[in-house]
Amino acid sequence: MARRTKQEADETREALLDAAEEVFLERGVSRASLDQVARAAGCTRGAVHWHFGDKLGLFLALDERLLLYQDEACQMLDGDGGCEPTSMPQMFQWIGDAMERLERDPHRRRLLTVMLQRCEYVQEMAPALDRRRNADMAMRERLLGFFQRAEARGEISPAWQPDQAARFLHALISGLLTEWLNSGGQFSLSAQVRESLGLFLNCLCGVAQRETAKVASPTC
Amino acid sequence: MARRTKQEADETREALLDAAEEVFLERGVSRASLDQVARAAGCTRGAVHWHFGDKLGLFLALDERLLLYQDEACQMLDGDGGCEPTSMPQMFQWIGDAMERLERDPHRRRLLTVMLQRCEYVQEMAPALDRRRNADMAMRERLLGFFQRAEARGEISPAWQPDQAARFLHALISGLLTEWLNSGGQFSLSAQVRESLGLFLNCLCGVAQRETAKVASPTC
DNA sequence: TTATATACATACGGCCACGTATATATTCAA
DNA sequence: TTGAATATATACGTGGCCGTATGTATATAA
Repeated sequence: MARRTKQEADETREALLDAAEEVFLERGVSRASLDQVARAAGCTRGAVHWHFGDKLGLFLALDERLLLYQDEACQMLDGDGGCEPTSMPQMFQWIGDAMERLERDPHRRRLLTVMLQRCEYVQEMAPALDRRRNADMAMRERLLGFFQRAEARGEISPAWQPDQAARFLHALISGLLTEWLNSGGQFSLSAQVRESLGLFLNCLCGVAQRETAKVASPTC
Repeated sequence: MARRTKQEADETREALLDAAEEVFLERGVSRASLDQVARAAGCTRGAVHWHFGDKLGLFLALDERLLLYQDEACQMLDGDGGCEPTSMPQMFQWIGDAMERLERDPHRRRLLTVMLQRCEYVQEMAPALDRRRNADMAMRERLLGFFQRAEARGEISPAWQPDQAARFLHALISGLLTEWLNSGGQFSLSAQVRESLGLFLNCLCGVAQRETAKVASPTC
């Protein structure tokens, strides 16, 4: 065929990414051929090479499409959008909401599965892994800052140091997410996260205040 | 060459598995060729095909080599070897010890990295994933049983249900392990696990008894 | 002692997927 | 209106890797 309009070209680009998502999920990144991806998108390998160069380019473009919950959390904890959480229960509520968004979006679910279980992070694939590593580190730092401020306000039980709490919480979330993906979505991620965070909150703040469930979801 | 003695044959088999471990780690399972594995072991593809049939056979044999900490934990919690843990701190101490064994054994570390980050669990590769899934489920069940007995003895704070505690603990451990592998061994897994389990223990049992660090490692 | 199974090495054939080159038909800018 | 850039499809060549077949020397059993 021939030159499409700019919009049509963007549409095939998106179709290719959608197709790559499905084919990568089913066959794994390395066993998936560019031809299979192209066919699934209703075109040929020519289109793939034009838009992404090679398979690595396609993979990295797909990776950029994935909104990391860690980045969302950083934005939230930085107060971008004028919605900085002030209380501990509010922040925990927000994390539960973020997991619910992730759980509800089959797009993100598939993409995350591809990135965590359908590719081999080696050599040129490393950038995608680095992105998640950096996002993890950034999130842990923001959590640390948040807990430090909370400690200054006297909201944290003296049994917990802020850095301990940050690492603990991060490991807990990432563990629940890993298991959720491993189980193939057997249980509800957000429900499990909310339960665990509720228990953690009681530990962290002392059993006195139990107001987790009563806080309404913030709009941002 | 020709027929080696039975022992020599076993040695080349082990050499092939060692080589596969390294090559898979560096290049990923799918990009690694059987020739590369064979050369690294000092022989040719003939030996690989003789001992393992094909790459899938090699991969599954390698997987069986990996001692899962989940299976270890099941044995411990079942009291196999006459060493059933009776107190909560003792059990937590044991988990820390298990993580230390894992951390110290570069063999297991590499293998675990291969299984979690260097292969795509799809189609025929699934058996290896299933093994870990089943081990996870089994471990969670044993933890549940243990916590139920502990609750009956009144060792658990009423804020925690046994099943909540089991899921929580399991997620925490698996999260720490995941992050440890992701970070490339930046921090000490066992130290981090011990710290987190100590904090968790205080939550679970109420802050009253703090005897975690004083219990000596059991010999089994 | 000898036949046979064993434990590999080597050789052969073939496919699949990839990259590149080229063809082609539009669109868009001038 | 026309040339050039664009957005693909098609064609071509090639290399890597795999499975299988076959060669072969030796351990081991009878």
